[in-house]
Amino acid sequence: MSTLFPDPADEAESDLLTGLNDPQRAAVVHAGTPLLIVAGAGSGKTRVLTHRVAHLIRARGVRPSELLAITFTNKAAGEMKERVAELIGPQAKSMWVSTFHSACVRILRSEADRLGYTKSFSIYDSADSQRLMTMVCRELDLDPKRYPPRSFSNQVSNFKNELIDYEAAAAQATSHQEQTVAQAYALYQRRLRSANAMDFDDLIMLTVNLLQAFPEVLQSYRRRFGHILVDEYQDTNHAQYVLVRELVGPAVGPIPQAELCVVGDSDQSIYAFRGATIRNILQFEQDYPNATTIVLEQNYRSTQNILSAANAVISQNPNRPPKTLWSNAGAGAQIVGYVGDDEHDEARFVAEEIVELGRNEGIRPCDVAIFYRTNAASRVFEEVFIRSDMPYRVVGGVRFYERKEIRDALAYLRILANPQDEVSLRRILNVPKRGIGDKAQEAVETLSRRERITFWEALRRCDEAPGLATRARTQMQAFVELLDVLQILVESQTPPAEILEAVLDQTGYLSELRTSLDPQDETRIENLAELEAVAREFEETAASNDEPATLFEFLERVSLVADADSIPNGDDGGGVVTLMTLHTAKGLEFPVVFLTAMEDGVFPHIRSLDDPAELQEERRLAYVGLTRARQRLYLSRAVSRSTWGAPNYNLASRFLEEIPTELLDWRREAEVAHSDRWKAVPPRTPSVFAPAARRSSGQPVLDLAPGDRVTHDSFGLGTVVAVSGEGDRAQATVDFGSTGEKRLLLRYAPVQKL
DNA sequence: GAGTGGATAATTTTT
DNA sequence: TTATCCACTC
Repeated sequence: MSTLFPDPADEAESDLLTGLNDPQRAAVVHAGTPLLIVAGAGSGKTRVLTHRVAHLIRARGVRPSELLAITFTNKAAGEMKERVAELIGPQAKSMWVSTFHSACVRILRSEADRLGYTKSFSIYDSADSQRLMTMVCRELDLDPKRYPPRSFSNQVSNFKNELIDYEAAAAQATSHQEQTVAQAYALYQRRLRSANAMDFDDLIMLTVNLLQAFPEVLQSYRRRFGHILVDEYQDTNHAQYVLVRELVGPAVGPIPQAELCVVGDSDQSIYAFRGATIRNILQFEQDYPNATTIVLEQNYRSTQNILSAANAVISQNPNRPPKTLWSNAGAGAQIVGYVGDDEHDEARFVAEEIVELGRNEGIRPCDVAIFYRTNAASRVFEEVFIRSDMPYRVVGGVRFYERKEIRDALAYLRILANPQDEVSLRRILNVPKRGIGDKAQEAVETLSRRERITFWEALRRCDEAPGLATRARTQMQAFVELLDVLQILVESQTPPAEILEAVLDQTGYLSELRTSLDPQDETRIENLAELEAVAREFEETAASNDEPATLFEFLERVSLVADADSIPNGDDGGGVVTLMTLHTAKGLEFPVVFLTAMEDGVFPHIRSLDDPAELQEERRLAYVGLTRARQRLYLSRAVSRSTWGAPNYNLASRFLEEIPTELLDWRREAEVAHSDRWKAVPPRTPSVFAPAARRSSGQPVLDLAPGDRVTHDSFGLGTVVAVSGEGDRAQATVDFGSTGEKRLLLRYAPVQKL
């Protein structure tokens, strides 16, 4: 193996390899044939990839522009670029490091016309595509009960991931249901085309189609990219696999096969639900017969106890290429277990433990992460953290870009960039209210169908629309005129933040929010301000990198960001505790990790219990979660957990039982099993954090006095102004600041004393 | 065409 | 428990 190593006299070279172990070095300097790096969690995958990129450029003389590195998130791409720049200097700027989707958008932008699109195409996320699918299903007169658009959307997405076009889908359909799906697929695709829009799956599929249909385009990319690197290869789907295969290609004339290097861990494949297939990594050696495989099993992240637990869990998965992680970081602390009475108790334990860790071991909030299976689980932690003044940040959940006002604002921007974008156009046609309701929209739609023109063109010619009320028509004309005026800003390359400002101002969107009485609208204004800040920041970063920052680029950026892209780095002061789902946690690491809600039915999720394949994916998810921890790992569950108001009693997660007992230190265990667990009653002694007295009579009513601080489930923080009445009729007048003063019946009001 | 209220459904996971 | 949809009224 030592022959793989470069001459130690080459100083630049040894510099690049500093700190790498033998297999890692081998992976970095390996030249020639396709290379598969099978790497366990925490084995320095990204580091190896980064060093390989630097090595290619500096030691092997590859020009940075000949490189295409594909990462899983934009954040990972940014970090790789940064680290490579540290190793080799500013020339790193000209290499292509991006996600699959960003790379495809870039290719599609420059070749869009070949596919019948214009460069300014819109990118539809899953919410947009579902909206469009709903429109399609309505057009096909499908009963939404029997044919839910959501399921159609998923099936179409699966087809695209498999590179099956609608004709092929129709050809292979046997049942009536399948034919209906194929029909919807065809219409959906037509509507996307006429809206000059692509959905997420199109980005990959159309790129593949493009490269396959136009050999000269493929050749130009193949000539350019002599090296292709793919991170997280286990999470690629079929379309992405084909894309890579096309770009690597066999040697053709003067163009050699590209040097391919992929990194992955089949144990960390957690995106099968979205089409990812482990096949790609398991069969790499068949796909590329001259491939070399290098296995990295040493883990540099976690203590041995944590790894042993992770190994024990993942080894329960059958048919897995055996791989055992090891560490020389020492055994480390035992894994701490905790069984809470309910989810509030569990969250309280987590919060208290974080405080303790800070006091005793100097752990800062930003060193701590809390993971859960579903986004909804973040709520109880937020409640407890707010009450105990613990700084935190939720990654994901109701995501920033999914908020109504943000989507509205972006819909306006998209319309300006691409007026054919029907989904966005219909979203904001009557927002803010312009008196253009369903009736009026129908009239325009009829016109558009009759004249075979797009919705936008029909809107322009709305005076021809049959049966359109005069008032609606005037409003529509005003709307078209407004967009025409705003369009001028786009044509003159006005920076996106300024366009956004003009949109919010001239459409009256902002003033409607300002005059609104709904307290939620205040937050909406703040969110829009935040969006403007995002736009400004985007302009600045682009300017410092000498990249264009027009509206198109901004929209593209906004469409393709992932949640993981916004995770704080935490170098500012103590930072904040990070809360996220297990999926979002992939690729990250934290000194302290809390894995919560370890209950059968929650994690593994109830919908995976009867399918062995899905259960295995849940187990890999557990493996991902466990291996995020560097030093300390906490596993917790709750005896009772309330979903939709009703308490559920869940058994311990099977994953907990797969961990050898000697690795675990149970701080608090479940009481001895009840003779009949289904009759188990909620804990008698409500913790301080349990909700205050509710409808159940006999419970003491909250004892409040003027001056007390309280929180209300919907009004937030408030101060008690006055109290009156006794027992069931006790009332309090509470000042909730901007929401105003409210009189509350304490027996029923969802308030807690602070 | 817009606002109200009651019934009803919903929670996997996301580039 | 909350969010969304639909029917009904103004």
